[in-house]
Amino acid sequence: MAASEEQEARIQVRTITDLARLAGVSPGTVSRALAGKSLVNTKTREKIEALAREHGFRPNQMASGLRRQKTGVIGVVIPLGHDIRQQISDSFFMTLLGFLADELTTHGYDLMLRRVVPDDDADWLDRFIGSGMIDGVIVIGQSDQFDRIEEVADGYRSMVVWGNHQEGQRHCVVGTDNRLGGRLAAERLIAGGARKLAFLGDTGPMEFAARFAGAQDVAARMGLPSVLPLVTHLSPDRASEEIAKHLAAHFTAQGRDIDGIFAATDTLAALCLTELRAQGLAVPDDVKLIGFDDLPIARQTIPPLTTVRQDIAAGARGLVDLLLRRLGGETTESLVLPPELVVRETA
Amino acid sequence: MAASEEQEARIQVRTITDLARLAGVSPGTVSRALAGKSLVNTKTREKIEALAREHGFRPNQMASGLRRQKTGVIGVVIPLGHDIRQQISDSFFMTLLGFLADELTTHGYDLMLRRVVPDDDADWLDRFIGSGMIDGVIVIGQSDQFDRIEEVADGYRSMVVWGNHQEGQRHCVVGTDNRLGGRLAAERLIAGGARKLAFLGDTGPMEFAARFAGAQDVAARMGLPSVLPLVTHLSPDRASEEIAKHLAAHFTAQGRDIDGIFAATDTLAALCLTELRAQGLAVPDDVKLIGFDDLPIARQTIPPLTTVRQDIAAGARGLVDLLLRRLGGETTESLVLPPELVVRETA
DNA sequence: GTGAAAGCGCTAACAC
DNA sequence: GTGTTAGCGCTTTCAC
Repeated sequence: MAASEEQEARIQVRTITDLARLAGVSPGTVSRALAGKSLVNTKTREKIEALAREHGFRPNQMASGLRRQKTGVIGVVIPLGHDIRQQISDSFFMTLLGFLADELTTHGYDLMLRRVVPDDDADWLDRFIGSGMIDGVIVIGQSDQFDRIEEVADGYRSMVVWGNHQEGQRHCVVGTDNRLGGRLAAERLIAGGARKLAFLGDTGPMEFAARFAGAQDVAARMGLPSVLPLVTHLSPDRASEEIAKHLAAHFTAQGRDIDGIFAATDTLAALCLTELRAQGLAVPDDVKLIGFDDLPIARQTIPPLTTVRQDIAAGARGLVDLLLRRLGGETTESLVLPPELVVRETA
Repeated sequence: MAASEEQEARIQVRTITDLARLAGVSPGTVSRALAGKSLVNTKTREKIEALAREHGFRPNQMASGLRRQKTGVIGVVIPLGHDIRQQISDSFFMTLLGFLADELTTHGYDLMLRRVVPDDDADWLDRFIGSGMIDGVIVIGQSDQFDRIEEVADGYRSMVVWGNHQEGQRHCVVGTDNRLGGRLAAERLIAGGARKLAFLGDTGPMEFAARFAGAQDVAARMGLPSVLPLVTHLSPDRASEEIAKHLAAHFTAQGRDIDGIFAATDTLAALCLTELRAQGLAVPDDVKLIGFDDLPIARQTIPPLTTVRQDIAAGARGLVDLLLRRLGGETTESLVLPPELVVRETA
């Protein structure tokens, strides 16, 4: 008896069939018992559960997925536009990813992460969706792929995108009202006395373009000269250098043609702060500076950064909530989150 | 003819069988053609490929995985010990994750991400491995799960862990030589004139404990008093407060019992710098400070942070390389990476 | 309440 | 070179 128990314990029980044999029932019954579904005799169920525990049995998700035509996995894809490679180590996306992981887990889904370079692989989105590995997809950032995403959205419902909302777009998006954020930033700079505004960062990506446009709105409304774009890359290494050059060009012995800078992200703002200091410019006295995101770094710069806050946790919740609703067959509207001005000491 | 072509184009071709019908061949041939394997007539292959492209056909990975008993997916799991919840938004892990994603993609693998709370789910690792969804697993951080990982490693080869290396351990680990890093830090502080050292951070996690021990080694060797642990949590909110309290306790009107601080991470060091400034202490004149990791923030503090660099990209490469070798049946040793002292202006 | 049987979509022998 | 066949491990009718 003891010997036979020992022997049993050594049997590799990898499949539901193995377990069925041990329990003296059919595979179907084991499946039902483990799924906690339909009617199964309580004693049978308990016996099966005990056996499963004892042998550390876990049903194969692949097989289950294949049969049920759903995987319990949500794909999360980060498209990296041309020069944006580095952007991913960007704290904003990474923080969002962390919240997404938690949120998906909470709802019983796993997360499959993929970073893609659309330039090298035009098929990036269809390939992911068509893989059969995921029940739905969350795209983090539209990058320069707005059109591709629109096309895909026409034929595929189980997708939600983090990004900027555009009048009449067809894909479901969750994101901050960037244009409003841009307005808040410009208004604050101007309220502090700035008259010659600049926008620091790449104006290519839609989200940044909207922030820039928001600032432009305010400048126009107030009858100020238009906002000067100071274009940079996003990776810290290149950006620092580029910022230094821009500053050198606009703050000369002859005069200063900028007195308020709106940076596309806090990361850029922090770098800018460093360069301003290096060039002997005082913030906020000589120049006012305002960032975007409200990442942890915004509290730690000296002086601490005034910025426009995005609610990342709310964003993650929104993405998951909308996606799950879509999986359930609902049609969902996009979700635009309000930005919030966080006043610290740079503007 | 045109009509029939149109009709064909409209047929949903989801399975290899659909495609086979269209191409007028058997499913087996389609499978072979698409896999680019074995002998298939060139014309047949081209025809099939063309059809596949035209209809946007992509073979179902679940089915393929089930049949071939491999999924092409690597699991990446981040265990969150007791109070370490916040740590994940920690830039270090997130940066490592980014590099891992790139590295795995390069090798044709997908990445399934899971954050787990071992306290709530003792079974976290076995469950992931047993799910049948992944070919192997990378554990990011040992957290307080060293023993659990050791146990699992005895029965499962396809695992590599980021963390600290311990004499005689059984799981394959990749990580920086933390103890050596601690020594480098302490030596630098002492070379700068510090005699009363403190270690800032939680000494619980193994990696931090090793850093602390390294500093302790040097203090002992030099005949200095032992290094004072200033225990904090890792989440920025709580840490700031705790740091302020520690500083207030050790820098009083009566005197200063600390003149050199070694912070467990750059994040903590940056917060500490802020608090030191708030309490009117000059760095490095009154206190020397040194961090660990060399995250981007280390360059941006004022003054810029002296720190001990971990080569994160090399770490990611090592993790993937070792894991793939293990999948291939090799037995692999652990990989211990050398830390590097980066001298800036705080020590 | 449980068993038997038919697949989910794909791959890999094995024939021819 | 290509077709045929037998599953991978699971779920889910359909009987009983």
